[in-house]
Parts: sequence; structure tokens; C-alpha cells
Amino acid sequence: MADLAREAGVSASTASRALRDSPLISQETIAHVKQVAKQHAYRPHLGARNLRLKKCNIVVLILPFNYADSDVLANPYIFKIIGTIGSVLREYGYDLLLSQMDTISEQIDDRYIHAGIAAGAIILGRGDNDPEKIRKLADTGIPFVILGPKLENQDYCSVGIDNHLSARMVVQHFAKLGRKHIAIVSDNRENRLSESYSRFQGYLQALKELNFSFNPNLVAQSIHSGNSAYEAVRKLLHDAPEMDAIFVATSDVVAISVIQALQQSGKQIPEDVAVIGFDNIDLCDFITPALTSVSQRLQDGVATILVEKLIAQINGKDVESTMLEGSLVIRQSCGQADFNVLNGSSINQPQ
Amino acid sequence: MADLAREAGVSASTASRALRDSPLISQETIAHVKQVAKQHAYRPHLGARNLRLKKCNIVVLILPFNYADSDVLANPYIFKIIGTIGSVLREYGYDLLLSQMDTISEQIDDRYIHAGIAAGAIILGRGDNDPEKIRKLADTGIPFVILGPKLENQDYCSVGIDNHLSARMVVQHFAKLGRKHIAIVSDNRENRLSESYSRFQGYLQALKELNFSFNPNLVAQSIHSGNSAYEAVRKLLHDAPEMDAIFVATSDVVAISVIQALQQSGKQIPEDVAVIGFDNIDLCDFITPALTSVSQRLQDGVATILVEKLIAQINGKDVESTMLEGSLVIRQSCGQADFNVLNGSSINQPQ
DNA sequence: ATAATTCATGCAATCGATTGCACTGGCTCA
DNA sequence: TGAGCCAGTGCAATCGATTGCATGAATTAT
Repeated sequence: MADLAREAGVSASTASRALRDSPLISQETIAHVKQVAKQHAYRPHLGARNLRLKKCNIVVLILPFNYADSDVLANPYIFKIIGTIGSVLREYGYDLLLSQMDTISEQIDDRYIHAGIAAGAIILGRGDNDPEKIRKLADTGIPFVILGPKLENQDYCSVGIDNHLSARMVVQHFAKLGRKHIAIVSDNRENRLSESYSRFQGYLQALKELNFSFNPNLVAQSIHSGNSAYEAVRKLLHDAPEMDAIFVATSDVVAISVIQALQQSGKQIPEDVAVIGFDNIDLCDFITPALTSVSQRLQDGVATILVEKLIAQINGKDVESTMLEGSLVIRQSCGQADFNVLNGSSINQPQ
Repeated sequence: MADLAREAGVSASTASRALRDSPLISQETIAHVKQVAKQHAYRPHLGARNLRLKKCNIVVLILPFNYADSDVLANPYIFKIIGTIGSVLREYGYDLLLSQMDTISEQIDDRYIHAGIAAGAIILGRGDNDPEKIRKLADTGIPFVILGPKLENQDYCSVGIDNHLSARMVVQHFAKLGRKHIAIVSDNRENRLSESYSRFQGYLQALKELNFSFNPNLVAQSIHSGNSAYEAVRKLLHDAPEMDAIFVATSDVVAISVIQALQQSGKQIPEDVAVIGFDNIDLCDFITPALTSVSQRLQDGVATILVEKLIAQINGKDVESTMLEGSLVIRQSCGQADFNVLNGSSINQPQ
């Protein structure tokens, strides 16, 4: 910019103001400076500007799991949400920095926010972090939002769908279609506050609401991989041969493997066993039978809200957490013939 | 840092040097400054440091396609490579900035490199950009590498697998297993320099090497989506009912849909039709039959080399483009019973 | 004609670090 | 004892922008 100013025969301050259309500068000077700038292909140094203005147009996206945990990364859902968040951020003029981090800690502040690299953070889920760690991060006062359900007494901002409600919706839908022996496959490795846990609780409550008795033989564990899905199916077929429906609460990727495993055991889907997954990934449409699944409403909800809440915080505003209703996208695998989308209000409320 | 210096009773310069263990500073001063720093939880402002040192530890990853093109993003392959690049970059002390950009242009320089935001760029493929655009970017002299095969007379650095060789390997493998009527499904929407085109050329050459005649009825188009895969299969079954193998050169995601479509038409895989895909995504192992596929060797090759070449450029070194051999990961879908991995040297060279 | 006002511009400080050079005091050595 | 040396430290410039305040010229008011 010093060069620009010299070239245009003005001071650096005038050049700076001219480029920003300051009313302090005469129109002809502005025009002249801009012309010289164009001629010399002047481009501002954003790093310097950010330093001076104490601003910055980068948001860091924290992936609170290990890249080596390829099971998580193999889930297209994750990439979908990253892409959507990226688009929304760009609309607001922010770029997105990706940072993998095994555990959530003040390192986010040290390395990014306080360091002047990023203005705020979006954390893609609680991972298997102790809630206390997240609370400590909140104590630093940095702007951040976290993907996931709201916990009790939580003083920071989270955005996610209501897993409990979604699970109830799934179970009630099975019941409506006449299924009596509804199994659940879920990932309970993580701590008891995880999404998976909420989904399981929702499953339990729905059974209660339906006056179905809980049968532990209808419960199987799975992590986010295909192998464990095969084991889960084997276990369920052995322990509860009367099973006529499976809610794969882990993810669609696991649900697809569950379907494969069932088919290999000679089961017809959905005639013998109906299946519903979670995440509503694109692939749901392209497998046979097409997979009914719970949408986390990334496109029309979560990503946008995450970004908006974060930017509000960056601008010094207070924000509240949000819980969205998930929606059930109905395809063939659950045994209902017609495509449909249900939302949370469709479920029967307990008296 | 000014506060730190005052607190420790030294000048800012001494404080700065002390924290960086400069030999100019006495041991006791260093110890004292560090202790005060720890006490007051001093953390350096990287933005300021970068400005002064004209360095920066961010690399921008350009996604040269539209986020709205969800077909591309749905491909787990893309996320896998982003994750792997992120890990490798982190080992070298760099963070990763994600930037979607419909077309490749000098905007990368303006917005990121010259602006002092990033030190270099990794471009995830040529997308459907005119090669001239990429050459113009190269003319700016910024450090960047691009994922993909090397073109003729290319003066910038690219890293990718040899698509031509990989395609030949696939066709020859089909032939070795006794298949005579080998179809290809590929994406020829993009310009003629794309990966897809090279794969198609490799297919043609392999036929020649095998003295198989080329049959246009065995060629079908597909974009990166499941729907188009169904159409491709319908077309092939109609035009060439004798077909006994399909090389799905587009991607594994499409290959999976191809398998579904074939099965729905009553074909047994691999007995009636053998199938081989491209990318070797994790899902290959979990579908039935497990999908034989060409690995782009992201884990053991491409990502690391991309990063190393970029960093070499950032450090002012000249680098050459690299073409890796792909490897064929053999599973059930191609009709060979035993798991195996072939590399390029396994193919028959033309005399 | 002089004071008051406006308009356009430049000086210099600032953001938070790093670093060349000058300076100080204590030491060695002739 | 005085010149030379060196270790340890601070001043001030620098990276590339932005901005409060002062300056100076032109214009208007008295």
C-alpha cells in the first residue's frame, strides 16, 4: 500500500481511505487512487487489516474425533454438514478452518481465537468428551456453538435435533405399521449424555407409551462400522427371532449394513423385518429397499442456525440453545408403501 | 506481550527473545519471563507474528466444485482425502482452510495467498476447469499443487494416480478371469482431460492389447449419482445382453448403484456380471457382494505427497509432478474368490 | 480585511509481535 | 590503568494496514 500511495502521489492514509470510499476524501482523489490500484493490481493484505481491526473472517470447525477413526469419517453425513456449514459461512463472509482435535479443550482458544486466527468455533458434536471440559471452554468466554442436544443446566449454546423425540417418532411409526417386536441397535460406547443415549431413552419411553414391554433381547450394540452391524444382527436373530423391526439408532451407514446382514440371513425387508436408520444420507435413496431414516435437517435447519448463533456471539450478542424436531423420511424399508415425511408433532403425546 | 514485559520488569524485546529461548538473554531472565508468562497465561498472537515474519501456517484446500452438487460431496472418498490431508498437514504444523470455488482462478491468490491468509493451496482436482485457467494460476507463482494426473506440457505440480494404467489393470483382470464382454460406465461430462477420459482411454488400450474388439454398445455414461447408474445399467442390458463384466470408472458410489440395478434385473453378481469400481471407499467391504475397486492410495500415498510437494514449494524449492500407480483391491464382486491387491506392474505390457 | 468554517490531506500512533543496532557495565589483557 | 571485548538489555523500526488529530488551503461570514 505504501507503494500504491507513492505511485498515486498521496499519503498511505489517503490511499487507505480512498480505497474504502471515505467521505473525507475528494471524489477525484478517490478515482485516481482506485485507478492506480487497478493498474498495479493492488490487493489488500487481510492479515494486516485483521491485526489492526482486531477482526478476522475465519471460523474454526472442530472435529472432536480422531481422523484415524475412519468409521466416523466414512459417514457421508459428516461431510454433508461440513459442506453446508461452509456454504452458509461463506454467505456471511467467513471462511472455514478445519481442525481435528481428539479432546475439546482451551486449546481452541489458545491456538485459534486468542491467537487471532479465528473469530469463533463450531464444534461438531460432543464426541466422547466429559461435559466438564466443554463447560471449562465456555468459561473462557470465546464465541462457540456445539452441534448436539441441549443438556441440563448448560450455559453455552448448542444446536441439534431432539434425539429423544425422534426416537419416539420412529418407534411409534413402527407400531402404527403393526410391528410388535421392535429392536434397537445403538452405539453406547460414548458417555451417557450422547446422542445415542437420548435415542435409546426415547425408544424406552415410546415402548412405555405404547404399553409394549421392554425386552432386553431386542437391544444390540454397534459402533459406527459395518462389522459391528453384522454382529448385532446375528445377536438379535439369535436372542429374539420374533423380531419384526429394527431401529438402527447409530447411523444410516450401520443401517445399510444391517439390511445386508438381514438379507444374507434370508430375511425379506421390509416384509419380515422393517428397518429405520438415522441421518438420512443420500445413499438412502439408492439402496434396495430404500431406507427410511430420521433427517437431522442439516439443509433446512441445523447448519444455518449453528452459523447464525455463532455470528451473533461474535458480534457480542447473547444466544440461546436450540432443539429442532427431526423429521422421519419414509421410504420402503419400514414397510410403508408411500413416500412421506413426518415431523415431531405427528407422534402421540403421553397423556 | 507489552503487559507481560512490564509485569516482568523487562522490555518487550527481551520478553520476546526470552520466550523464544534466545541465546542473547541470560538464563535467569529467561526463566523469570517464562514464569511470569505462565502465571498470566500469556499466549502469543499468531496473527501479529505472521505479519511480522511474513509467514503463515495455513494451507487452503480448494474444492473446485459446487457444494450444491451434492453428488460429489456424497462421495465418502472426498471426505477421506480431506481428512488425510488434514492429518498430514497438521504433522507439518499447518492448519487447513476449506474453500469451495466454482472455478479455479487467481482469486486464490488475491483472497488467500497474497492476502496473507494462507501460505499455499491444494486444489482437489481440476473439476471442469479449462486447463488454461490453471496455467494462469501457475503464472502467478503462488505455491500450489493439484490433485490429478499430469497433463502434457504442464508447468505446475500435480499428484495423482495413473488413471490410464489403472483402467488397463481392471480390464486385464476381468480378462484373466475369463470375461469376454467388458462394459464401461464412465462420466464423460467433463472436459477431455479429466480422469474419466484417461480411464476410458485405458479401457480402449487394454481391449487392443487383449485383441478384444471395441463394442460401443458396451459403453454407458453416468454422472456421480445413483439415478444415472440405473439408466446406464438399463441401457447396457438392452444394447448388449451378452455383457459379463462392468468397469464402473466413475466411482464406487455409482458402482454400488450399478450392482443394485443389476440385482433388480435378476442378475447374479459376480456369476452373471462381474463389477469393479473406482476409489476403494470403505463401504466396498460392507456391501454384498463386496466390491472390487481401484484404490487411489490416499492413505499411503497421494495425500502425503500432495502436502510434501506443497510445503517444498512454500520453502522455495522446485518440485516435479508425480503419478502413482493405483492398486486393484480384489473382493467378491469381480468373481475372484480370494482377497488380493494388485499393483500396476501386474499388467501385461504391450510388446 | 480578518476571523470562522469547511474540506482535503498528511503525520504519527496503533494492532502484537520480531530483530538490527546501539548502549551499558563488567571483565580481560597488555 | 586504559583499550578492547562480550554478555545482556533496550530503543526503535518493521510487517501492512487503519484512524484520531493536526495542518493547511480554500471558502464564507462578519
